Amino acid sequence: MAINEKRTITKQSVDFPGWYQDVVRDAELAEVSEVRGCGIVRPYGLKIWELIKAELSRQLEADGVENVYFPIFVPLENLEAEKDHVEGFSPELAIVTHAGGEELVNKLAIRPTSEAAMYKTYAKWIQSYKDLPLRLNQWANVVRWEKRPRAFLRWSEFLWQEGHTVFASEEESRAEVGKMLGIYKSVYEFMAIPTFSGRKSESEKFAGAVMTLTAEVMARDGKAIQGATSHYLGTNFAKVFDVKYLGADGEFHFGHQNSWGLSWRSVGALIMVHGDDNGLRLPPNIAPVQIVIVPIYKDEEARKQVLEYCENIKTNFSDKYRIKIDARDGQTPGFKFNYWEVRGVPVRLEIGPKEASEKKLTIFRRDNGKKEIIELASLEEYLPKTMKEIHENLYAQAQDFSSKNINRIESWDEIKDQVGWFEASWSEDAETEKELKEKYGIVSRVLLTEKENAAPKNKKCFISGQTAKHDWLFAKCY
RNA sequence: CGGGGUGUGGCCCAGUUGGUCUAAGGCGUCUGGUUUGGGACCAGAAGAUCGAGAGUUCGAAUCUCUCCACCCCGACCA
Repeated sequence: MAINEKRTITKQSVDFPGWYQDVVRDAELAEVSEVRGCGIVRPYGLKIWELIKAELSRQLEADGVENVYFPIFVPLENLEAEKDHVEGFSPELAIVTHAGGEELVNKLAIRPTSEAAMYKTYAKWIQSYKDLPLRLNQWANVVRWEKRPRAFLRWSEFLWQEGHTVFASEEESRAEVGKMLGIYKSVYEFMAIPTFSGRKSESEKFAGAVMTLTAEVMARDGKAIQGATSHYLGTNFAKVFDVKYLGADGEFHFGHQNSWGLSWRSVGALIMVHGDDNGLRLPPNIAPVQIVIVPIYKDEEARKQVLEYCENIKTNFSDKYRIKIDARDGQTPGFKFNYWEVRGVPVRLEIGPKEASEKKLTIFRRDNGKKEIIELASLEEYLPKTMKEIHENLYAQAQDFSSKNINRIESWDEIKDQVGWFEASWSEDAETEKELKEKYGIVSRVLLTEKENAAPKNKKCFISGQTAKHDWLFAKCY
């Protein structure tokens, strides 16, 4: 490396995880902290999460879900109450053994998720069928001491929302599992990300759940990211925590429960779906800065003219867009162009004396790298149209990439050639999935909802040759 | 937990057959000046218990031992 060579982002094609880390750092989204596996999220990165959060919040509120907050600590005995649940989570628990200067008799777990924290209280709140449905959501941090952390996708501590609902009947409860997943899909669409949604296999479902629905996302290296999940818990937890109600029939019944969550892993998915070799590419909906104006001038006179022109534009559009003027002195336009491109700002306006005196603008689009010059007067019309186009273009690119990287395979021998995802007819036998994972590091990702009631294309399982049940999607994952 | 690697100013790092190392360079920062249409340049300045501890030695960033931390690959991952 030459002494003066500028630092560049690793190319995706060379080292995708390396590229990802470079983008996270160079776009100032986050950095590693001094605590193993925990990240420091910087203002720009957190703002993206907050914009995702705002959209989801809006939808949950519109749907009548109320927010609640429970403690970060969960009595360990509560967590241990549900057998599958504790088996799933105990390896990654952080446990508080000392507090207030003494050893605790009753150890406290830091919540890895809040089923065990909330449902004992739910049992108190629910007495009658009139108390149902109970639909609450919590925005919180949770801790899971994963062996292999990764920025945003798998940090030991992360922010998310977890919804916890109770219904009188299985029917209502199951209906909501799908409904919440639909909301998650729409939040991903808000980020211009297509998702593949449906049911998880028995071994991949949530620990303690009867059934898990997932929205899977394909990263640009062909791996899968679990974007959000929605679980039908049945009466598994209700029986443990005694969540029961007196029905109109005068009998006691256990409540049917769901839980559903989306975390800032979605920010990681966003980076991995839209990012390119120059850094981040953000869809306008969740771009902290949607429009950046770079003023260009040589002398003091031009500076004054150009800045005034820029300020006017900003004033006229700041009620509709998150807009920023990069008026830093001592930074060349070229530097600023690159600076904001790494950060994925969808639209850049370049304004110099030429534009200012001719009442024009040079517009650069981050999604396709194209520049054009337009009249100032047409900006009002141009912006909404362009923002929409950028969103649609990013979505279409992601859609196109995803569909090109899903192959149909019929036999075990074809697996070794797969780089992205593949679809195959599967027996759903746990042993075969284990074999697949051990040999190739590939797992079942999702049984698409539309395939749930369809006969498999091949009657025989691609692994075991036994009777296949459905056509599943398989992939390596983050 | 297995394999690999790295710890040196805020960041990236050179130096590791012991001795002009009184620790080099780049980025960034600060001062002044010239610049500004795709990552500007010149001059000057500040900033370092060389991960920690012990040891060997006349002398340790460099050698020995112990420990610690982090990163990457894998196993794990609702």
